Formats: sequence, C-alpha cells, structure tokens
Amino acid sequence: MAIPRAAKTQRRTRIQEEKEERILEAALDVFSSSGFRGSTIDQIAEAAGMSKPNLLYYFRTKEAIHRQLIDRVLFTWLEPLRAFDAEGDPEAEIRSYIRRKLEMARDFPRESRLFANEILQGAPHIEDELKGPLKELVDEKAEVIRAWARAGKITGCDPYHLIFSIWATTQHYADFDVQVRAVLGQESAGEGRFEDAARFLEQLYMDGLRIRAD
Amino acid sequence: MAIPRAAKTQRRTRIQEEKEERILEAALDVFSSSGFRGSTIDQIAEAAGMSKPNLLYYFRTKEAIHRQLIDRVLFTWLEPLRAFDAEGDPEAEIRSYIRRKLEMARDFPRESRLFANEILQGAPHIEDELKGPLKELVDEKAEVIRAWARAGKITGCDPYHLIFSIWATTQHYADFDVQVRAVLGQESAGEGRFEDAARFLEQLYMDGLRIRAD
DNA sequence: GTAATGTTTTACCAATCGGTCAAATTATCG
DNA sequence: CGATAATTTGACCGATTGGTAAAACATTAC
Repeated sequence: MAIPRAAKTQRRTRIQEEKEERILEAALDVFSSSGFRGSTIDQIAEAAGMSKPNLLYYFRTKEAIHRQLIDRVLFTWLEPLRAFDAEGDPEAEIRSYIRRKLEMARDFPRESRLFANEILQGAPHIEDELKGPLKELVDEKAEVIRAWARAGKITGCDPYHLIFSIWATTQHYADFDVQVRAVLGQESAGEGRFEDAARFLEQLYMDGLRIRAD
Repeated sequence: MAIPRAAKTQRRTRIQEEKEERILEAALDVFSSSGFRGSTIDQIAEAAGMSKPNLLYYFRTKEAIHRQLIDRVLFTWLEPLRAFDAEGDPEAEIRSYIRRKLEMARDFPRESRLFANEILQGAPHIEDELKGPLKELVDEKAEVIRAWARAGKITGCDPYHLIFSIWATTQHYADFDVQVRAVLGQESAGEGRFEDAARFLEQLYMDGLRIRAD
C-alpha cells in the first residue's frame, strides 16, 4: 500500500532523492526554455527518462515542481548580492559583484532564464518573495552604496538603479544569449564573449565612456 | 461563397482592417504575458471580443498572428538604433539613444516583453532575422562607434557590448517591470522610476561611477 | 522467507488544445 | 430590390493537456 508522495515516514529514500533530483534537473531544462505554461509534464517526464505517472508519484503537480525549482534558484541567485560587503573596498566589491554575476550567467544560464521567464510573465508564483526578502536585501545593500557615496568613496548615484543595471547587463548574456550570439556572429563562437563583456562592463562601471568634449 | 482569409480581391475591407487590428492588439496582450506556447487562441479571441472561428477567419493559425506581431515589433524596435547618426556628436547620439530606448520601454512594455519572450525561448521564429538584418545593422553602428573612438571622441571600448548593455539596461524596465516595482516599493508607484533610471544611466554612460582611490 | 512498504506501469479520464466545416447571417454593389 | 461576396456562428474533430486508479512489481525490514 502506497501513501507515497513525500513519504509516510519522514525519512526520504535513496531512490526518492535520486529521482527527485533527476526530475528537477529535467524540469529546469524544460521550464527554462518554454516557460511554465508552455511546458508539459510529458516533456519533463521524457527528459527525466521516466513515465508521466511515475514523475507524478514524486511531485503531485506541475506547479509543485516549478515552485521547488524557483525557490532554489531564487536563493542561489542572490548569493552574490548577499556577499556584497559593506566593509570592503567599493571598487573591489562592485568589480567582484559584476564578475560573479557574469560567471553565473555563463555557468547557469538555465537558472537565469527560468527566473526571467517567471518575471516576464508577471511573477505569479513569487511576487511575495520579491516584495519581501528580495526587497529587504536590496534595501540593505543600497544603504551600503549610499554610505560609500556619503564617505566620498564613490560618485553619488541612485543605488537601486545601479543594482538594476548590473542585473540587467550581466543576465542579458544568459537570457538573450541567442541574440548575442546572432549579432556577434560565429567567428566569436567560443566563450570569449564573456571575457569581452567582463572587460567592457568593468570599464563602463569604473570610468564610463569618458566622453571628451570636442 | 467565401474564399476569405486575406481576401480574394486584393483590396482589404474596412471590416478586415479593423478586425485584424483588434486581433493583433489582443494577441499582443496575451503573447507578451504568456509567451507563444503559453497562449491560446481562445484567450486571444476572448480578449479581442470575438469567437474563435471568427478570429481564425482572419488569421489561419496561431503562428500567423504571432509572426505578424513579431515582424512589426522587430521593425519598430530597431528605429532608435537606425536613427543613430554617424555624423552626429557622440555624446548627444548616445544620450539620445538611451533616452529613446528608455521611452520605448516605458511606452511599449508589451512589445518589449513579446520580443523578450521570443528570444528567451530560443528565438525559434526569428533566428534568421537576428543573424541577417539585425546583425548587419549592429555591425554598421558598431563601426560608427569604433570610428568615434579612433577619432579620440570617445574612450575605446567594445562597441557590441556597449550596444548590448544599452539594450539590457533600458529593456530591463519593461521586461522586469514586476521586479523593479517590487524592489522599489509602492512609495515610487508613479512613473518616476523612468526619470530616475534616465538620470542614472546618463551618468553611468557619461562618467562611470568615477570611483576614487582611497 | 515473508510481510510491509515503496515504486512503476497500464489503462484511463475530463478538459482543453488548435483548427475545420457548413450553414446562417450580414454587408456591398449594381 | 436582388445577387453576390464577406462575415459570423455553432457544432464538431482528433490530439494533447494535467492528473488519477489500481494493480503489478521491487525493495526493505524483520
């Protein structure tokens, strides 16, 4: 007799752990490239190499898979911002924040796209977490940046829009990858674009375009 | 006898024009917030205030609606970049390019999201146009920027990544609107964030953060 | 070993999907 | 007006959707 799904006993089986991981991995593939509504359980099941009812034995609904995936991504996605250190050197902190976000765009593009898909569609599943934990974290770091400006270590600027711009420019290389590749052409087929981007962004944030009057 | 659908006679009826417009308008709403696969003909039909078969009288397939929408958006979306003038003053040109892109994000967020959705899902319908016309346009403008750098009017930098970063930072305010609003909180409920963003981006691109060594 | 539990499969369901068809209705034009 | 063409509707289709029921099968604990 099976009272399954998150098991009667609190303990999770080895098989449970393995299969759940495989499902989440497959679901990340599917959700990140088709969005929630555009993805089907069958696609995920096939990608995970199991039958649909078997998949539904581990996750009761499509939403349950998605929610767990989103929760994970949301957490790891904010790691770099959490690491932002008020005591550190402004230049080094901003530089390393940009670098880390860019590395994440390079190494975890699916996670970035999953998140982008969710936000694009109005964040129906995570609005609360955006207005709560996310906002609080950004508020905190914005205050750090403001303090740096007050101390004269950095030009005064809107810290929120600074953070937005770093998010936008770095995640762009994951979310709009197809476009970036199309525009750069195949001559730059490798991962060189990430190094070029890093160089460019570093220069942009450190010095701007340094436009000289004629 | 109806041989309808893009009409037997070359001329388009008044009704045809009106209804097609209404359908495209409704489809923009639906596609931009649910993506292609996530949207249904029924949703579009309802939003357009007509029955599904009636809608399908004007557009044979769901894809046909989507294609026409994408084509339109792709064209108008590149207007600002096309206006980028080689003969103009670098500072004024870049400044006005940023301003125009930001205005488009503010005034046509659905169009931006439609495009973002398409790219996010791998641009299955427009890969050719990205690799063709889009790439050519960007190549041309990149050369303009390079010429400015050679002439010493602007710091040397990778022109492609400069363009990417302007795209990313401006479209962010349309595509990630929900997130931006959530983080800024409701105190900034109005459209003030666009003015703040404009100020910030102008400063960023003109001077960078002007970080001073301790 | 065997009994209890955990896992997988087969067969299935109602709802929704994109799309068709033919008949009914409305607009246009001489 | 009448006729012809354009538009709209309701009824329908096969395929796919998210999800279920129950029995077959495998694993674990004793």
